[in-house]
Amino acid sequence: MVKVRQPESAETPDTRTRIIDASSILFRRGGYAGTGLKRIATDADATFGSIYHFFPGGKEELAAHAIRTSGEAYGQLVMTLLHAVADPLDALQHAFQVAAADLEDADYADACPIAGIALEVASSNQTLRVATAEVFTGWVDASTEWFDRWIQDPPTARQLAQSMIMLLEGAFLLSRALRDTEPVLAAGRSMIALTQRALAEHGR
Amino acid sequence: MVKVRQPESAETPDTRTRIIDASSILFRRGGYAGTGLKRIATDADATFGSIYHFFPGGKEELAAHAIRTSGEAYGQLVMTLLHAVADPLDALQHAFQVAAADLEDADYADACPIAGIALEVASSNQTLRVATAEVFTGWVDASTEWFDRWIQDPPTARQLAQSMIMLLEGAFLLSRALRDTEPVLAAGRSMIALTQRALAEHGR
DNA sequence: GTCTATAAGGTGATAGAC
DNA sequence: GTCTATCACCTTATAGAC
Repeated sequence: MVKVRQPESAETPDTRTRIIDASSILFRRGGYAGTGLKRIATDADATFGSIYHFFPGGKEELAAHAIRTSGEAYGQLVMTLLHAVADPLDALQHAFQVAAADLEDADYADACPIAGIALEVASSNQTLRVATAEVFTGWVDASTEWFDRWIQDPPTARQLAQSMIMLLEGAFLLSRALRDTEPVLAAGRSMIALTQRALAEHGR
Repeated sequence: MVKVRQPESAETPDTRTRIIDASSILFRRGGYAGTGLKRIATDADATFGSIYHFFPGGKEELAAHAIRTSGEAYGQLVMTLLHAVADPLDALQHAFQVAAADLEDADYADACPIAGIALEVASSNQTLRVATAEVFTGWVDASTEWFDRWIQDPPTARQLAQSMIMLLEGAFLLSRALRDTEPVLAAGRSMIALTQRALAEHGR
């Protein structure tokens, strides 16, 4: 990984970055309507006016940046997990097991950074809906590339990628509601079964 | 299906029922924090005071009833869809195709009645989190019974049931964000592949 | 059971001093 | 760029008349 520009100090990010980071966490936990700008300012160690200085479009513009930033970071995290293991079946098992362990460690608070807000804005805010759609599309595309390494048939690779994202999102939903890692682990087993079948039929 | 008690008139439900029905729709579309009690009263053709008359616990108590009522109704709808077709693979294809068509007809607004609120309250409201957890558990149990009809191995039947709910929820999330039925249809194909594999290994 | 008024506090947003 | 004061509005909740 190559970083072109590095912020002056890794210890203290600038105000704009702190605002985006704080709002990403708060939107993920409390949703869009449930998160106030005052709380964001407090958590980001910024003043209320700073938010409107950096994001003249107000709450909506800030949320769009938070969705894109946290969504991209989360996608890279998942892809890093998959690329960490050579065998595809082992990689999938590793990824879902790490997801389950992380979820439990975070006391079932932090899973997907944009799923909640995506459902919340899907029918009420076109700007933010498009932001979430672009993040999901990026995840599916990156995952499809990974499956393409093992699967010869492109439509099959794409369907596996979509199914992985959907199983993961559905599993996070159930695991968070039940406060139990079983759904995430079951999703991992199903994803492996699905991939085994595809490898047998369309493996390289 | 047997109905024990019928309300006096099917045309005009009582105030309490109208409040629950209206809030179910509004919570599904706007989330918990995003839906105001005044709007609920307006949509239910009820006065503001009626809400606190029937639900002294206020918004939280009302939301708990809305989650359980709409969750149970949606579960029965899905199970009715599955039981409508004799062959299990055909039944799954039918269920996912109907889900995709309904989603498009509703302009991608109405999918799962509790997914959004479940993510919203998972880490902030224990009472409502438990309500969503009980709904999900009911869905998984009912689906497991259905898979048990064709799968001899109980753990396999349960994992298929969990995966069906997770794929459906993940597909709704992606389809609503992208305003495209493709994810729901892809989820249906994956669910059929998963079931085919299980039937080959553990079929009755 | 229905309805209205009001309380007490939070919301997003803006203006303008420093 | 930072900070504070303020606006108009909306929120949940309660009290009490009818």
